[in-house]
Amino acid sequence: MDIAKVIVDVPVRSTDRPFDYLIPESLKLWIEVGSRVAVPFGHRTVQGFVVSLESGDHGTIPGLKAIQEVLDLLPPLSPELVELGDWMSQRYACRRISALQAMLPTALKGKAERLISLGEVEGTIAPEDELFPMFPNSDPEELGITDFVRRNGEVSMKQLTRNFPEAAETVKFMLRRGVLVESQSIKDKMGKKKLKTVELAIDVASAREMLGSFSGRSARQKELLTFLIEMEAILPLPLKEVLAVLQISAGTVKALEEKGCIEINEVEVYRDPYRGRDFKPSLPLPLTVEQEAVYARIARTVDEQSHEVFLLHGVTGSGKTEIYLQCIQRCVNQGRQAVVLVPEIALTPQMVERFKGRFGSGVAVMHSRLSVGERYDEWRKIREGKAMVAVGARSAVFAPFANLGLIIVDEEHESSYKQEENPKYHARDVAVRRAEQGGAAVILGSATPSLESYHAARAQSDIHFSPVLLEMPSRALGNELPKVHVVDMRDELKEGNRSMFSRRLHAALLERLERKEQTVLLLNRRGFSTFVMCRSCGFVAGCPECDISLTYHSRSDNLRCHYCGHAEPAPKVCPECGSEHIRFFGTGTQRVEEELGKLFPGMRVIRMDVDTTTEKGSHEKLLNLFRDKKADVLLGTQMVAKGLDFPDVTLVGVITADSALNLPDFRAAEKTFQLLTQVAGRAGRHQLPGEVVVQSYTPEHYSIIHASTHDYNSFVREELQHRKGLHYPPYCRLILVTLSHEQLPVLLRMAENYALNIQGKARQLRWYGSLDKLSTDALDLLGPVASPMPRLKGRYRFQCIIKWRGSIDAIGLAREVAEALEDSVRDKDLQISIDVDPQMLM
DNA sequence: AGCACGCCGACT
DNA sequence: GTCGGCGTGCTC
Repeated sequence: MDIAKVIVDVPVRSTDRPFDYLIPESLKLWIEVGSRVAVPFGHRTVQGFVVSLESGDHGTIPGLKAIQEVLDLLPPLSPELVELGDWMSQRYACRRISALQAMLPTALKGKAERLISLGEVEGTIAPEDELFPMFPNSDPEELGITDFVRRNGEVSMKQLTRNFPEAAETVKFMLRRGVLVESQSIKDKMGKKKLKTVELAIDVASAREMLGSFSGRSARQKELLTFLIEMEAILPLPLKEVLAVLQISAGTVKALEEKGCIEINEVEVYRDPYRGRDFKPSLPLPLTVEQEAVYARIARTVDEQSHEVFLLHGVTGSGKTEIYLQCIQRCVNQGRQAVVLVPEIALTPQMVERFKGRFGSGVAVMHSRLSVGERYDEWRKIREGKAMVAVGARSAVFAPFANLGLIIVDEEHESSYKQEENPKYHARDVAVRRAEQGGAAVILGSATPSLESYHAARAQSDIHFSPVLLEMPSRALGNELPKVHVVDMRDELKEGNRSMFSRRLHAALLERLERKEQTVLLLNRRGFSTFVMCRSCGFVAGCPECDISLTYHSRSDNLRCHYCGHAEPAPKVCPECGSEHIRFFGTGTQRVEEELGKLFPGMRVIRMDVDTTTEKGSHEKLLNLFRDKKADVLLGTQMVAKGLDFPDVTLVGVITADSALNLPDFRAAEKTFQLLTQVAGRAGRHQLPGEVVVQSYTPEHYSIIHASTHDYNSFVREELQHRKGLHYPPYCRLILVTLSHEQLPVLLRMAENYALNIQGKARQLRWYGSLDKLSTDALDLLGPVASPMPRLKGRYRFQCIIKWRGSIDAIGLAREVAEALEDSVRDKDLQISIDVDPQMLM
């Protein structure tokens, strides 16, 4: 009998390995590497993925169970993707199942459902049954349970309890007698995102009454019920929050639910479908000499069907997208497919239109705002060979193409390619790996390549990969890059200008209004959010759970925590000292908008930020309004910096260029340079010449100086020097290890322990040594220190940073030590998270 | 993650 | 005694 090795959907360490199952004769033809199956596991049925097949003479292994069901007509994963998952689990220190699940649309995350059908035993069970004299008060026939089951064939446990709420005992009884039998099968959650909520199932009075009936041994349940009664006004509450607040387990809640005094519901968090429309067909544009050279070089590799990575460094407006399109065409003509990765915020309708226009319905779009069902449909279009090109964010790197020839990573430097949740993968690095595996070409495109990629190309270092550098230093339409003026805001203040607009920007705005040209205003709000402070006593409103300051939202007039979502009404007087001098500080887009209205009466402003783009399609709507010249100014956060192309924009203003510079992150300068360069590229892209005004409190900073002269090379030279001196990437790699626990003293001990263990082990292996020394293999440990977010959702957080280089297995070490620590202290409250090549150190 | 098994502490 | 909560360990 043949055997399948299956990774089961139980994301814990002890099950993070393949389990063996027999393949029943009837399923033999359906089961391949990559198949999604239902298997019996312990006392229940779980979903799993077949990762290898063995034709076994060892069919004699005792106790092997058989695969129960194959869940798809076509395997959702290819052997290549299974292998890629294996690589990911090592590279990113994640569970194998998490890596595999990350490759699939959420619709395919099936869970077991308990099904009830009629059993062998027939007939009515008389109340006086001698085996079970404690028969429930109702007759199953009378209730119509058997009829109901007979009519429906198989019914879910849920349906049954919904239709016969009183009959729980009866059903249990019938199951024991074999009148009914239970089975489990995997049901896809094709549905929408679901959120579990808790509320009272009975009125407050009877709930209070109920409290009295709790004995001392169910203290936790009592606690929960008391809490819910207190919170009665704002029920239902999200289950997760309740668990976190009370520090109780899901089991406690479940127990109370079974007692019937509370209710757990699932609420659908619905997202609207993306509408397909008609797209103007577009033909290949003639290439400039510069473009032609680049295209020819890439085309050669595509024609050879070999693996090679290109780093395409082209200034804003140099026509990178046209190169992409023509390379894709070349690839598709050979019958191979292509994937285009685009940062989430740049995945604009403009972008989609361009691809759909060229390749028509052969384009699948993987948009994060698609509903679960529609994302599933786009995904199926790819797997079933109905699409040749996939355009999408991060996860599109897993598009299930059979014969992938080309992967393009646009805006390669974008940090949004790094997934912040498990598995913490970087789509660019996964793309390179996948291409390597399948003999595909990769184009990493950017006007401001990441230092990692650029250094790898220049030094041909082997930290990640060694791309071929291709440069496009001039704009395709032959126009100049816009002139950038840097304004020192300290001088403005000195000369009595207390406004948030410098005189230069003010004048430039007026000029555009007169000439009926458009302006893009960027406010990099990060690290500069609107917090609340009392001017009398210095009180700052902070989140009770996360120890960070709360942000004021004027629309709802409340204060919110950006990390955990905690919200409270905005205070009218200081809660500490009662003073009325409580003020909202910082500059948000809302305030700039107000200010613009005051200074430029009649100016039409479109504000684009998280607050105005939450509704479906609002992003697109706002951009269309701007394009149709229904507004003079587009004001926004980072999202106005990427990929927009409006012919009448001749002015770009950056309100405060340096707010990102002050972040405690070694990439701060790089981020600032990138943002300034990107946003400057929005101006003067067509006939009209562009101008950029950058306001700054530190205009002497090299990232601002070099951005103002569009001088990437000088910036990189200087930045690389800094990085080298401080031993930061690209001169080494980082692993961020974050430990969290609800009790600070325990956490401190654990973190110290972790650090010591890493150092000890690394010394044994002769890896531990300062990066200063010349050795190729080196590992250093920073910390433990409190995380930049020292407390999150009621848990304290400490972190260690491992710096390393060479061919040593630092990732394996980080993981090994974490697991050993988790084992030695059997404290389930300890959580250790490992982030390999982190993008954010904060 | 579930789910069973088994220990232990409170209530009849 | 016995009921039921909560900790421990296992899942091909």
